[in-house]
Amino acid sequence: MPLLDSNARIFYRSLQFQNEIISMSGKKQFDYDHAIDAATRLFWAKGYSSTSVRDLLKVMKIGEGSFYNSVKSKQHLYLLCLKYYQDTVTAKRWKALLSESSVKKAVRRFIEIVLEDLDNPKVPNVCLMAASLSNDVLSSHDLKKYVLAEMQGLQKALTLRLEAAKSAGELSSQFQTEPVARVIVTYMQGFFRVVRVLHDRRQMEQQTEVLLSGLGL
Amino acid sequence: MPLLDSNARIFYRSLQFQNEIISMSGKKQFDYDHAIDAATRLFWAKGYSSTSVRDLLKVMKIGEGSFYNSVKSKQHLYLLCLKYYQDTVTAKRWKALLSESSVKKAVRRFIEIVLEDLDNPKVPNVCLMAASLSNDVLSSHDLKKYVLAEMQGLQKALTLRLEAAKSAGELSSQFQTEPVARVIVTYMQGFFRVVRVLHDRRQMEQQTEVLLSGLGL
DNA sequence: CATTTCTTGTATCATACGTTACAAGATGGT
DNA sequence: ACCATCTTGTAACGTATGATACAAGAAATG
Repeated sequence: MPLLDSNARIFYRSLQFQNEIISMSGKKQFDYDHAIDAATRLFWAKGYSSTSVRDLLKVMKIGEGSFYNSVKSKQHLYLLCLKYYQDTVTAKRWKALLSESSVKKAVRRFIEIVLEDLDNPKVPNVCLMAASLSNDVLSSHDLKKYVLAEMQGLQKALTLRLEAAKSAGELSSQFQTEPVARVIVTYMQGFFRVVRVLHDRRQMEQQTEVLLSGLGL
Repeated sequence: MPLLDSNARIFYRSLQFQNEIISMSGKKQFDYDHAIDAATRLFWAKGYSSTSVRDLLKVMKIGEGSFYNSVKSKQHLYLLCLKYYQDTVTAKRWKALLSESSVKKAVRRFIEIVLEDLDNPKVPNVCLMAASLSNDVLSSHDLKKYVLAEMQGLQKALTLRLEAAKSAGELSSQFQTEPVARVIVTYMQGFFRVVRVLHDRRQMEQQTEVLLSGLGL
């Protein structure tokens, strides 16, 4: 069974290629792009189980008819939102992590971007992905599978980035790339949780610096 | 407003002094100790919002009458359970952290105890407190206040322990006790999340060792 | 313009939730 | 033995949830 069925695939494709409007046989379509964006923001702000379908419909500006015709279920919508979130928010973070010249700078830039969202009033919560590591989301097999895959994807990408830096001589030859990558990913998960109750950017920056320099970064 | 009202205080007191049975005017009482213990386990296994009052009543072996007479609400019960959890499960971890002769050993013993619960089939989830850093719990002001206080309590205790070790010469004079304590607490939050989806004790041990030695512990 | 095909809003479903009302019963004081 | 007091189980409440049924209607095709 594919992650997205054909209807939802079309639904999501319209997000990726905003100008390519797919007009099926003979009907009108609501504003997909706006709908998914609004849904993502709401999930992001309130969490999965605390967000009701009716609230979602309101911000998406569609009725249950359209919703259950295209998206099929709340769970499915969440999957689409996670993917959308990955393509917009997370992508920026990854880019910073992978493209800078120095790993040390890259990792710090990564953290910086995350912390910038902390001050941004437009961003309701720190990380949708991190919030997905909860009972309500993980109890769905499909969602758990996706979340786990994405987390491991980040860990692997980070490992490769560290490996490259090690080969380039930027890091010592004893540097343990994979465990360090795992530590950072795990730490980030805690980071997103703690920052929600602490709300102190300076303190988070300081402790993160202690962690990174301790790890040899 | 106190954290526990008089009725609930009596309720909880019976947990602490199991032999002191408080007989009010003229009535029977259900098995408080068993009730709270069972409720804690259920919350622990399923999370706050995913656990219904009816499920709780079933394992507590009481009816809604008794429940709303003594505990008042689901939220209140959760508070009692967090406290019970603190006095039983978390207390053991703290003890290991604070009582050992060497800090380095103490911290490792702390992690070890957490990981032992990972293999224990009787323990349903890794940490009730960590699971409480979620939208559903934090959206209640009272619960958030309690959870935050407990987290900061651990952080402070750990800082003091590190400070003592520093004074004793076990740690270098440049050792940054407070940031390191914060890093560990934050990391542990991520730890409890990640371990739930990874289920790999060896890997968690390895990456934790990398973190601790990196921090100079 | 008729027909087909798909969308969309309304109304509704069945269920689950946290909580309350209350009568029946148990208990100790007097 | 009686009364006052508190407990306990049953039944129900009101609301919210995710999902569905279906008629009315829009769009393209022939």
